[in-house]
Amino acid sequence: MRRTTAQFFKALSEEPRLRILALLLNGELCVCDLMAVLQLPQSTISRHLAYLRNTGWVKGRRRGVWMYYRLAEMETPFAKELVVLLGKRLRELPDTLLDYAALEAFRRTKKPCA
Amino acid sequence: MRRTTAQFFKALSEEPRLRILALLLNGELCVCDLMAVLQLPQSTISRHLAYLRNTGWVKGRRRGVWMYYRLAEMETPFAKELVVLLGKRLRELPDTLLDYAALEAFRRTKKPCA
DNA sequence: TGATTTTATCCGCCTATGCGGATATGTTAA
DNA sequence: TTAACATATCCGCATAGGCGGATAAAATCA
Repeated sequence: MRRTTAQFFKALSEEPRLRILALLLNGELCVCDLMAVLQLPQSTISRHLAYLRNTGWVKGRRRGVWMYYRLAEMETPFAKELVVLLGKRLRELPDTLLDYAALEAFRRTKKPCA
Repeated sequence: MRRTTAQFFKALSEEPRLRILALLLNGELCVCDLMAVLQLPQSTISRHLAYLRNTGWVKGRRRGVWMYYRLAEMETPFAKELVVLLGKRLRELPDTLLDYAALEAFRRTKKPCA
């Protein structure tokens, strides 16, 4: 995938991806966490994760059967600053607050995936 | 057009639109200036300008037959900061420098549209 | 090995939006 | 009013990428 500036922004142009990024702001999550919070089919989640991976926004780490995703460490000053700015923005969105609450609730219910 | 965060970023997900925004960083331009620099058909330029208008990135001002476009004044702190950050980024892109040079050249050749 | 679990990819379908030529609209000047 | 010009919109076509169910692949465990 061509890593242009336009592509980098395109990754931010769909709601489910912004929700995923917002959730990852607070640390690594596995796909099953994201499924529980976003309430979307697993294939949809994985597809968006692949897109975010291909555009350099997230990195995956396999831990046995589980895949944990986290925000990627950005390399350019521009990307670093954009992450900070985006983070500030996402944390104040109503959708994000609902998702954070849902994640909390899910964690109280189920033990962590690993 | 729904003014969501995702839509706002989607406006940044196509190269021609980034080029237009980069050119507007230095001030108002008319459609004919953009045509001369981007070397794209007039309908393509107008379409992208409409998209940028609808997503809140630019504002148009009619001056006789000509339409002048400029960056919109942003209202939220987030949008303001994003403009600053985007501006820094765009100004350093090779494509942008070429476009700036082309604009200079065009201005030396033709008198301003108005 | 075979069954189970988690995740990734494949598939067909659908919509948004890219493109650029053609046409419509708005403005000015003759 | 008509002609000329700048810009906006329309049109048909092409493609990226959305969706979610089905299937494949990877890892673990019995």
